[in-house]
Amino acid sequence: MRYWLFKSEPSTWSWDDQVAKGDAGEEWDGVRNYQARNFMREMKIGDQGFFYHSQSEKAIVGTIEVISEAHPDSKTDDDRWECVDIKALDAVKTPVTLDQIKADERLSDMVLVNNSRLSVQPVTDTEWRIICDLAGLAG
DNA sequence: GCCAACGTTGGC
DNA sequence: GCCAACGTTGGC
Repeated sequence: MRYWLFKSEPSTWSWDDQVAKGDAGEEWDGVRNYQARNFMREMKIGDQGFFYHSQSEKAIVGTIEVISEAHPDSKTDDDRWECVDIKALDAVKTPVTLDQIKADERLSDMVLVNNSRLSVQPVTDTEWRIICDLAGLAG
């Protein structure tokens, strides 16, 4: 199983919106970036990821699970764009902020730090465990 | 609200 | 296939 990070502006699609979808989940539409799309193509059902709020909050606020592999994005006719479906797993006990991540030497190689604009990113097993620990999750 | 960084587009 | 122009993202 692999780990990922999904970034969203809370004003557009927030963790609460995701939670409200329950186990049915929702497609992660709107990605218009090849790198991000390619990562989604690599995802398998059961993979997990962090849900990150950009803009004002800048923190990891929950975890999600991939429940459908990449399929065409229903929000566009452009067949280049695909997305996976995800459902909310757990809310963090303590949000892990971008500041915290930047300040932690163990996380200095995270894509979030080095390529902040990429909206779907891979997370290593080690990074996953460290952040789950910081967030108060079992991981 | 600004601006830097980055990705995409389109003309050549 | 290159590169300038443009649009978007996201941190500050």
